[in-house]
Amino acid sequence: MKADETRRKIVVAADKLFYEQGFERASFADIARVVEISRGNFYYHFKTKDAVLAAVIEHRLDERKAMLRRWEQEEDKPANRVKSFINILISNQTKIMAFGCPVGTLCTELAKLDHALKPEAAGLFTLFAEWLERQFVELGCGGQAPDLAMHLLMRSQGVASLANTFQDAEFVRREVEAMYQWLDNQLSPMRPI
Amino acid sequence: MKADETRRKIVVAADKLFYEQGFERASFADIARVVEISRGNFYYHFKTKDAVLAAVIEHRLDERKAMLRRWEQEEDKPANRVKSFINILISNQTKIMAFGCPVGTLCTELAKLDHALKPEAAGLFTLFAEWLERQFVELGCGGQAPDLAMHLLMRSQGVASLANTFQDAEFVRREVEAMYQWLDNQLSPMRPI
DNA sequence: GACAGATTAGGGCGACCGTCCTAATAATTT
DNA sequence: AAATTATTAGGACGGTCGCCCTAATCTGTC
Repeated sequence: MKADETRRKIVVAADKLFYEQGFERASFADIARVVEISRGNFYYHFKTKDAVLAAVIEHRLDERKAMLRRWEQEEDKPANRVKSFINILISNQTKIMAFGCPVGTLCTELAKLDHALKPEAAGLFTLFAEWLERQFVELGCGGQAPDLAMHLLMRSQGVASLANTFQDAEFVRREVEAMYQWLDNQLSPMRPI
Repeated sequence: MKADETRRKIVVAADKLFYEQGFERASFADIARVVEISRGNFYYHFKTKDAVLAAVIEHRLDERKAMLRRWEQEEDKPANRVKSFINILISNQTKIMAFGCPVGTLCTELAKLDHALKPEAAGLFTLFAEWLERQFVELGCGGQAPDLAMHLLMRSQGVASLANTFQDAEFVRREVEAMYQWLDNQLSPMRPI
């Protein structure tokens, strides 16, 4: 099954190009050039560009799920797991400054294109939102957990957006620090006396 | 000077289309159709698409400056002026849910296109950042004013991004409330005793 | 080594893109 | 009324797009 390997290469290349140039701008020709196959061959693996996009979204979902699983294994305490999430802004800082958040920018683009796969892309956000919610539940935030999860997601989106616009590393550092602080504040009022 | 009027119509139409469909997707043909002129005539007013973009950015700058001036006239207290800013998320909710933040999504798109006019688009953010900074200075936040301004800008971006993705009006309402709360918290510690 | 299926290469399709040119018309000036 | 300028219409250009087709080549089986 050589096809599986080629297909995988296509998805990986498309993932990168969709991120760096946007879905619409990245063309079949671009992807084929990276994978070093002919445009004709491309059609054997994917009939339409939307099919490539669907595969890319699924691939991203798999990667993110694996990442969340890793965080759960590496960190026992839910608070530290949440910090792992916040820390993406630091560890992926260079890419975020250059191309923004991979999830957010894709959702924004698909919204403007009024694309049929927008809900699938939004699923990437939902994945993080539900995972964060679970951590906050474990932290004893109860009914507030969904709101707290969305709030944190919102902040990471905002930081990514402005980091991309202003290329300001100091701003990112400051906001990450503020998010850690916020996290602590959410937990301390919960402690008995 | 009929040309001035036509040129203005083109800019207004392009502004709307760039916002709703994105800069790259919106074509000369699209704009010409809205303005009801021929594609050929278009070239008389703008030689290149980038020239249209530059005019649109300038137009947006003018509009925003006028809006900030209006807020300054309508609201005496700087705190209320900041609230006017926060309140855009409510007053423009429908459009934001459909197309995101006009400033943020343009900056994101131009970043991915590696477009020469990205700094000009970022100037729209800078306009708000400096205006907010001035309000915070007036509120006595001193050296913290720039950071507070960027923080607020960040939050409005994050809320716009997730509002666009999830179409959740309740989330927007909640986050706007939290921003009002945050604003109060920034000011109260400043009060003597 | 002949055969069958899997995979690839290459090019052609119509449509649209931004750009550019020229001829016709409208408006203004003389 | 003529001349000049400002504005418009319409189409042609080379290029790229997503998509589709067919012929060649590779791979493994009998």
